[in-house]
Amino acid sequence: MRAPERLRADARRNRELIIDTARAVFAEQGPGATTDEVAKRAGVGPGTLYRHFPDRDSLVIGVVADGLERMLALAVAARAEEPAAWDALSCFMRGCAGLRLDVLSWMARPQADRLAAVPGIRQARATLLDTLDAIVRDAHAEGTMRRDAGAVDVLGAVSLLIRGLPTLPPDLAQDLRERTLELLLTGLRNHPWAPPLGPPMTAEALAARLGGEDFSG
Amino acid sequence: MRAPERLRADARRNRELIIDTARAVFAEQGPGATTDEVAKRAGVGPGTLYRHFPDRDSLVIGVVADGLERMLALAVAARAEEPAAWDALSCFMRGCAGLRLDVLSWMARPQADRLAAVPGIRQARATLLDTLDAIVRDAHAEGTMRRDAGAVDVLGAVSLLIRGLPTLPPDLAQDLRERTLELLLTGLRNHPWAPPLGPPMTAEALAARLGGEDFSG
DNA sequence: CACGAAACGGAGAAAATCTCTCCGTATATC
DNA sequence: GATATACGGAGAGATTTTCTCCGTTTCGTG
Repeated sequence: MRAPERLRADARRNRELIIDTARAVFAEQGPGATTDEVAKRAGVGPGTLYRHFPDRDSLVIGVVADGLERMLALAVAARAEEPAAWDALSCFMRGCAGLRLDVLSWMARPQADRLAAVPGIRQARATLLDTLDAIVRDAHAEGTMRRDAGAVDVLGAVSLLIRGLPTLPPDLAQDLRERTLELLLTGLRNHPWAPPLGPPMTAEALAARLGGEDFSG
Repeated sequence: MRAPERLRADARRNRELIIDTARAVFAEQGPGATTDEVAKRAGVGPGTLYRHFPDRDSLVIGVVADGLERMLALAVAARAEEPAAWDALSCFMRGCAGLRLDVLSWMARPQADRLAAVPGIRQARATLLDTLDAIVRDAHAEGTMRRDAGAVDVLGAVSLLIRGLPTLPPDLAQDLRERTLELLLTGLRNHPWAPPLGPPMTAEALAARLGGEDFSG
């Protein structure tokens, strides 16, 4: 993690491989999965893993940061590619469900401070919220999304949905998650009889309420 | 766990206390929480805990079984007390969100077999599904709930919702969970424009698909 | 009230597990 | 072809946790 800035090609490849594998292993085995298991599944030695991530926490942080960046990329892409804000919203939410970030919030909690200190994370989170806020505002303007739900409602719902149902066979869990997401999208839609929800939970409302605390997807 | 069947008063009290504490501790600290921590927080010695639950797994199973029974009780009570099926449904779902079963499915997974073998659990699960099915059928008949969502959709959604957002301050996490639940309830409502969801996920459909596997809330 | 049985508390043993290091070898880059 | 960079993997070391044991206390009953 020093000067060179420019990793050797195989090093960069391995780093990515390790993060991807770690995400999958954590999703499958839960927060107790070991670093050695991650290394084995990635097909690298423990030594390699530990050169990229000085300790276990760094690996967790790396996975969280990567996940957050993926969510952000998803949001940005959805906004850019979908002409209708509603489509961008549902596209983003569906995409998130595929990220397998299952237990990361549990693993991240003990390192919340360290996590928040990583500059990339703070910024990615802020940008993600801004992007979502923009999508949501557009959807409000479009008249497709109920006005009493805000960007944080979207993010909160997604955070709940991306978790797995580990006692279920994966394909069934997947179906159930997708169906639940569809129900949720219907609930987010702007229709006349939706019972009111109170003031929308926007990025601003969240900031006011948190005063600097953490939100890690 | 032998003959006496009739526990001494303090023993029964402690057993319940331990389960309740364990649920809270697991919800707060995640799956890694130790038995000693549970004992300490419950104000009993480790020895006491281990007389009630011969090993850690048994404790987890005990908590899961208890949680399932509470869900069942909730469903039965909701059905009995609410004249309208829709109200019973939302009452059940709201009640579940308060159970703090956060990480139990993660903890339970390694013991899925053992879990399924506990007679109380198999039966509670079956009864729960039946009860939900009845509520859902009534709600369909009532015209309040969309027909392409079934009892398993309800249970799946609840299973996703009861998880916490541990990196968030508890009260905010609570709000977010409640708001998401409301969105979901709106999505479950029977209204003309809801995009179709495919055939409803009923208890039967689940059984056909699982062929004996596990579903532990 | 007193007696027997059942349950409790807590110190600590024993084991199991995981993280992380070290160094000879292999591979990329120039 | 030379050099720096990265890799693999065996294993040490330390940390942690589970779970037991037994003297003490509490409950239930005659």
